Amino acid sequence: MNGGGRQQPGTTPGGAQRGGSGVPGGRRKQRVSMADVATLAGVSSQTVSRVSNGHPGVVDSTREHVLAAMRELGYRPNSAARALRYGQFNTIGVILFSLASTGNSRTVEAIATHAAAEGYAITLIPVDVPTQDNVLGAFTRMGELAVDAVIVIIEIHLLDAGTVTLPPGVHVVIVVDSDAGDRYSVVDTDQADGARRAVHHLLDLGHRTVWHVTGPRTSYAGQRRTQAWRTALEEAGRPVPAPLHGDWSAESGYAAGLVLADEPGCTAVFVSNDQMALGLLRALHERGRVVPDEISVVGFDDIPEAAFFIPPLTTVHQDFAEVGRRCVQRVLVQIRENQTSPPGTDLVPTRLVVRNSTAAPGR
Amino acid sequence: MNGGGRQQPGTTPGGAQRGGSGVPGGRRKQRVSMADVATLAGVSSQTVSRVSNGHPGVVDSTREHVLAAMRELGYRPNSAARALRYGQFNTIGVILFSLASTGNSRTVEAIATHAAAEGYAITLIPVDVPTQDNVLGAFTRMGELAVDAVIVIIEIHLLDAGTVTLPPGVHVVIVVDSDAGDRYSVVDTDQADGARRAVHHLLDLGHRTVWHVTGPRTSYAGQRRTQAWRTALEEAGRPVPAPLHGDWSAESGYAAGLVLADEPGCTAVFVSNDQMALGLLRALHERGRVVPDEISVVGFDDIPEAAFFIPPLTTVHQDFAEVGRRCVQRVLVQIRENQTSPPGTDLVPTRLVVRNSTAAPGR
DNA sequence: TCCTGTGATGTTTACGTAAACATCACCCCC
DNA sequence: GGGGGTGATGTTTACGTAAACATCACAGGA
Repeated sequence: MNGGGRQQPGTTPGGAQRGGSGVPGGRRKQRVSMADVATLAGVSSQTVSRVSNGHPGVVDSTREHVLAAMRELGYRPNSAARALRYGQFNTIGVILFSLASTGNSRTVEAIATHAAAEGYAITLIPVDVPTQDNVLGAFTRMGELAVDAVIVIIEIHLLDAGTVTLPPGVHVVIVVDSDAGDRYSVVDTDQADGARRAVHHLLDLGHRTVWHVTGPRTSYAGQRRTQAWRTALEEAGRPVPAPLHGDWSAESGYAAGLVLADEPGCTAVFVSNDQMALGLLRALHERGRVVPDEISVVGFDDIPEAAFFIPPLTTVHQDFAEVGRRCVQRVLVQIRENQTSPPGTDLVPTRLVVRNSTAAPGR
Repeated sequence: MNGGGRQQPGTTPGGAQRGGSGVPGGRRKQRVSMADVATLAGVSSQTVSRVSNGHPGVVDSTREHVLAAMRELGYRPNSAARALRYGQFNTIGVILFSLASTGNSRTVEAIATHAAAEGYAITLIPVDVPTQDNVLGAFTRMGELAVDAVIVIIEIHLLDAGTVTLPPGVHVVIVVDSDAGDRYSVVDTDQADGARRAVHHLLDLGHRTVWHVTGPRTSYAGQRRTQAWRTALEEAGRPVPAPLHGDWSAESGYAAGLVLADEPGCTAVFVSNDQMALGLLRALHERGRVVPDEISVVGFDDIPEAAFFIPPLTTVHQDFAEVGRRCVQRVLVQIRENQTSPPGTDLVPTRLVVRNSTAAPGR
């Protein structure tokens, strides 16, 4: 029993003051504990606990008293104590490289939304520069952090290097955009599927072959798209032009566009994301090449703006929300089924959204 | 002392197994506590604590033993217990409506980065639909959550209604995009400043007046931009055309563009964000209106893609990173200076980025 | 030689919660 | 009318950590 020296509860009317100006001196204890509520309500703290957690076996009148006391004192449970007691935090950590890309932020948003629906919060661990050290640092930090599981959204080549191992205590891990599927549980957009759709769409329109602007070398997703583009062409028996290298930015797409504008045989381009496609469209426009009459362009991602490019962009739609949903689902299954982390890759299909940037070649 | 039944430490070499497959049965206790380390190292748990926190007064040889034991067992401190002990979590909660907008995700990223640099993690609480109930729910949830402070990034009209009060225990609050500056500590981009720059740029070019596409009615930022646009025109003694209403989406900008394309006197438009400007550009292009020769367009935000619109967009640059930085800074000051929450608004200036979508009118 | 101070380490306790167990009153039924 | 539930509530304890206090050994000075 810790009887003494609270901050005289009960004398403060109503609670609910402004941000903190109402509690000038007493900063010692967190604020209001079950014991305080119990004292005011004239019951034991265990009864307060029962009310707080909605357990049965509390008589209505008692419950009312307790609830009234809670309201009066502004009681809110201490999640640290809860976490300590239960051994879990109801929190999922998300390690990610950047929120700047549409895909990442949409995925994170979906993760946060679905996690919230399941009573889990999301803790964000940004890794500014994806060096080995930083990633490792993030994992370490995460290990010390109040999380029950970790979702990693990152260009994961670094992980594959093998020197980075997840802390042994962090039982559950899901990785997006990686080939670590044999080691971890992976959820990803089916990059190859999307690229294939793009290429086939262009070939079906009658183009002889399809040029390509890649993502950055370090991106596994980018690699997969490029690989699938190559394979699709080869399987169709078409020549495979040398790809142009981009870095996801509109600027790199613009640079690629300047090159392709002067490429005589080029009638169709598959660009590895929509931002680069935007830059490429502008380059072609500046060079007087008409899309889609002279050159067809397909992007990847289907960002909301793609429908308003000039011309509206045909692109591969990624279902980021679904990726996020499955991440959370997998992670929760693993948490609940007691830390089994079955490796394996879960691929979310794509779909092609045909707009006005593609047409039959020649005329 | 809880001597019994660990998972026979010491037999596992080196630690660092795969995600959890190495720990099949033992789920009862979190994993390894100080007591375990202490037992293995043959010291008291307090000594382990001292080593763990880098306190002085531990002889080197002892420290070595403890560190070795930590490594062997893969010890990582339990943050719940730590938080309980210290009364704080080293975590900042972020309540937000959506990550979909560039601004929000960039701000959140900056917040996460700066917070991480200060040893704080970020917990995300998404509010899918910003109704009173949901926002209130988020606050409540946040109150129960393991956070020391809250940053709110949201269209805050709802808060202003007054019925939503922050939980009394959450001592520190920072709000972005709101007029709650008299009640809370607010950091925001100087919306009015940006809008003024846009309007003056166009007037300086010689346009008689400036048309306007607004953001959604519910957005305080949007309102401020619209208000400043109106004021700037009035102060310059120019006629104020009826604004067209948008909702931030490219689609709404497109719709506005279709209207303005047929508006005879319209030579200059200030669009409240870049996405809508994109849609507007496409509408004008479709209607054969040449930008900037016939109509000049200024956007707001300076998203990375804006430089690659057709034509490259003149727009107002927002420094989201700076907003995030100041949020964290303010919040930390408040946490450290012991829960004083001085109201007041901190405005981050904008700058105009002139590209090719604006020119003198007439010719 | 003994006393005192100092530095290393151990012991106790509290943080807030909730499971497990204990108690107590009351009611029903034989 | 007493025995055996049954349901409401109280008491004890543990979760992992770290501050506060206690102890202990040893060194240096009177």
